Amino acid sequence: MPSKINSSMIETLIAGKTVDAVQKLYGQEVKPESISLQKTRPEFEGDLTLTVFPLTKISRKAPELTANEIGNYLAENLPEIKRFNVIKGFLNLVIDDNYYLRHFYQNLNIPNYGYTKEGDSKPVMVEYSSPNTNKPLHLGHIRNNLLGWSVAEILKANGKKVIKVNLVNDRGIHICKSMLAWQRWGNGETPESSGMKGDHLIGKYYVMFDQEYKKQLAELKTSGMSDEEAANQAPLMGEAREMLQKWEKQDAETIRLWKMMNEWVYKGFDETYKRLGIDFDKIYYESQTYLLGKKLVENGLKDQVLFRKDDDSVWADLTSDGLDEKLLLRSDGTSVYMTQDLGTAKLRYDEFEAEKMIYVVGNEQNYHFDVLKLVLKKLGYDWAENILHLNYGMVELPEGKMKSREGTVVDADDLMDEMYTTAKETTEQLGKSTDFTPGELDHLYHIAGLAALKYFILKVDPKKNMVFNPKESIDFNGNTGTFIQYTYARIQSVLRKAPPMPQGANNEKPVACLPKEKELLKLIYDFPAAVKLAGDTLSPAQIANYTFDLAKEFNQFYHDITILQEEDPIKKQFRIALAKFTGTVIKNAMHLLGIEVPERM
RNA sequence: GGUCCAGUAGCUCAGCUGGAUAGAGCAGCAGCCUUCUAAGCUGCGGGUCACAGGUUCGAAUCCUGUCUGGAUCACCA
Repeated sequence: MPSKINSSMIETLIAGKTVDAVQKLYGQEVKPESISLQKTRPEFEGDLTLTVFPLTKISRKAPELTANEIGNYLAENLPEIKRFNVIKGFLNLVIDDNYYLRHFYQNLNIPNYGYTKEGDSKPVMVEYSSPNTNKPLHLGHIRNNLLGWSVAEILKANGKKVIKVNLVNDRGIHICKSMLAWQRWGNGETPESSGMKGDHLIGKYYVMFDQEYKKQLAELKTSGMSDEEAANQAPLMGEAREMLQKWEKQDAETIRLWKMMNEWVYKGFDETYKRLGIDFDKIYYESQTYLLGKKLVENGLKDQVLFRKDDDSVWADLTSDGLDEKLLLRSDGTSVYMTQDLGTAKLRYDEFEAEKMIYVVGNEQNYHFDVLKLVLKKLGYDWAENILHLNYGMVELPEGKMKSREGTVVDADDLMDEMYTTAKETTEQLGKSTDFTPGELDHLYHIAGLAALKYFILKVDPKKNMVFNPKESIDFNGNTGTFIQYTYARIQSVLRKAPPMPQGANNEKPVACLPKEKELLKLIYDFPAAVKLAGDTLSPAQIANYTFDLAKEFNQFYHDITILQEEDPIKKQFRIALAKFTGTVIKNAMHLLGIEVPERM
């Protein structure tokens, strides 16, 4: 089925004229939005198809007749429509090649084609990544980072001012676990002394804590305790809780240890972000926002929108909204995840007054965001409406969820290493890049491997869970990032060999194009609409799928039709321009996915 | 148990604001490099769109129910 495009100019034009046609022919008012236009299926002649079934109620005539009447009206009143044919209730419209050609030459030399200039509306905030500082990044984080970064770029391309923010979860019981384990069993180990990346080193101690804690639980249970009793009384967990309290009381030694270990982690994260090609405009630290959150909670208590239980813990009652009671402060006074998120939201809103605050967070936290919005509203902040949880699906293994306990978590650094190696092996096998310098080769392996990885992740609808099979390496052929890169490199190769465009060549348009040429023209024409659709739906997958279609179409064109051997100079120049423009679109589209394109590969 | 999400080819995914005979890629098979990069192109095989009802001129798409899988309902984040 033909993919729907988000009303481009020509569609708006046709829909408008169709409204006129219905008015003239049948004397009734219809809304332009109700006009159903789609791309014509390839087996029929035409470019756009108007489905007239819904209009037959108004025309009170058979579908074919209605289609013909409207078709005649459009052909007479819209010079862009060259001819039409009718099959059942489908009105297939042939758009004049010149319409697309005009657009093509008008935009041919615009490097930012498809991007809208930044408007002066309020900014949009996009939060993504938001790692805990107790373990290294894994494949799930990669999806988060890529989605967040790409969505931000897509919004920019739609003319939005965007602020990319990261919220580092640098405090909480989870950090204390790593700290405790390091204190006990670390013997002063550092990234330098161990040769480990800081985030991996901390991760090691987090795992160690968990293992020891499990041992304690098992022992307590063999001595007759229930699960719950054991969990409450395991000494390690008690110590972790004590440490958290010390931390919140700003105990000097605890803070010192905390700072040191977090620094190790940040250094490790920075390396991974850099390699992934991800950046932020602003980084928030939970340790700096949770106090504001606590204050908000206290205010809520004063205003009696929150309540305190006998054990001193503080809660929000959300039962009237169909949810449960939600804990906001523990009985020992320390804060929880929700507490700091309240503070962070307030801080950000005060700082940017963003028209939208988009949180890129996994769908496992849907409930958290429902609660967050509700509590904020209870506290009297109407802007909570502007919070949008971009919830994406999990990355799963063929056998199910990744589990750190079973060691099935796919580490981000390892995966990027693998992609690099695969790119290297593939390139060497193909044996085409023999005249590259070592530096050029390194760069190629880097961007080719990353392209495969990024495209693999981003081509899937963010909302959906996706499957990654570690036993099969990510493909470089077919519907992949490297395929698209290859198409770009091919184009650049042609352009390097092409003669320079003569002066005034833009005025010499071909009279008519071949079908393959027209398909390319149409796809290029559609790019701005694809960017808009991706922006409206916050879905990089729209860009990925669009670009694949374009690359595939170009390769067919390239295969079937000669560019440089063409004897007619006008046709030859046109085809060179077509290749060039296709290259620009591929480059701009891939940029929105964070994928670099190579001049050669 | 409550709430939410998903189920499309052997595998990974498009298509889902209703439109024509449901599409790609991978994997399999068969072709195409003395011609602009074969990370490419062409062809073949492959489907009860989980199931059952309903709405409609028309349903993979909307509604209801069932089944299956997942998430969540923590003094974890």
